[in-house]
Amino acid sequence: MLEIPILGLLSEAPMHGYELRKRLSTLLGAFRAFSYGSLYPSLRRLQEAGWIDEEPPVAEPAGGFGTRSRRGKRVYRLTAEGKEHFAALLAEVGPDAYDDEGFGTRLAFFAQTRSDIRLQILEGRKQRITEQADGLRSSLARTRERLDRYTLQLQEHGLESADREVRWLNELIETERRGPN
Amino acid sequence: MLEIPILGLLSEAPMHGYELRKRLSTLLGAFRAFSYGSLYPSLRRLQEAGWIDEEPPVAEPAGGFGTRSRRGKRVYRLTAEGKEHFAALLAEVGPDAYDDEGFGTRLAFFAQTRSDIRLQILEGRKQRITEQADGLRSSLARTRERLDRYTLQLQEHGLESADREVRWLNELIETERRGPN
DNA sequence: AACTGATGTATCGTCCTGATATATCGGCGA
DNA sequence: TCGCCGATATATCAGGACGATACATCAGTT
Repeated sequence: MLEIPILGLLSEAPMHGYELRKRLSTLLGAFRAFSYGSLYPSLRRLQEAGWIDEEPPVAEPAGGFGTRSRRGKRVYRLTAEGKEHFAALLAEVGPDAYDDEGFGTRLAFFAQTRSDIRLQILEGRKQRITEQADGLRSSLARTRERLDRYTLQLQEHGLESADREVRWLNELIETERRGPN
Repeated sequence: MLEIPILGLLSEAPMHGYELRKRLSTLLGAFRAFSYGSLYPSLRRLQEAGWIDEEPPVAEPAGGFGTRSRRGKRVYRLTAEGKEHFAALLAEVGPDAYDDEGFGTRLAFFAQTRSDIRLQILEGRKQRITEQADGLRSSLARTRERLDRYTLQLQEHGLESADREVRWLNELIETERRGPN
């Protein structure tokens, strides 16, 4: 779900759906694509759960100037419960924090995450990708000569990418260990 | 859909669902994950479309020895129409051949694809990733100093990955141009 | 005054994911 | 010989995501 990214962005400032989407696209870019077809239902679910609510429209009385709250624009903000819930989400680690999407969204809000949790997530992700790389490596060693040129290229590129990510994670982990500020 | 990978694997040999999934997992590994919940419905759709059909169960008459077709095992094979349809699929290029999933599945069957089509797909993919990288690069140039350490790392890693893929594609394109055999 | 492109909310059909249920096979130890 | 277990094998369901599309309004241009 879009739980973490939505709550995270709203924790910085109230915002409406369209803006939320723009920010999420640039924030997560490569890691996550999503559409209005998932954004608006998510907003409604989060609202039903009580984690976000809508800012009342500015009512725009006669002659009101300067108030640019366009009719139909729904501005969402984090509730107190939402704030708590978001903090709790950032403090828990599970297997879903290690897959592409979960890891990307968590990393995007690492600045608000406790250092020990950051470390756990990085280690878990590293283990996940390492396993993936080793699986590819051994499968490649077994079947290399049976593969055509293109399949081979595909697998080798995948393997190199995985290895590169492990190295990258190692750097992040080391930095984290050095200065858990 | 799983149209291309299923037809592609069945074009090599008849197979049942479980085996199909195993092969697909190792073949596409990083590029594509999928579950039985998508595999079996896909098989049924392809069967309804007439692209594949089921090998009749071996009937196992009295005393039959050696026939190890276990009851309940459904072996699928490509029909003549399916063979044609698969060839047609490999001969057409569209925007969906440039995204992660579409590109991965097509690359896996490049050995059976015409050289000019291969080149078109590689060029299209390259353009797609180049745009993505440039977008990231300019967004990064604009917002670099406003990003926290982790978001910055995330974006830079994404950018490097994209740049690396472009270089990889360039190699594939050059090889293809040199010897379109 | 009309056009155009960005802003903004919303829904629909089609499909996928993750979990779960069910059953059979082959091998192993008791 | 029997039962157990992990791998093999098919199938379905609830929840939800994606891509397309529809429909407005706003801001700037011509």
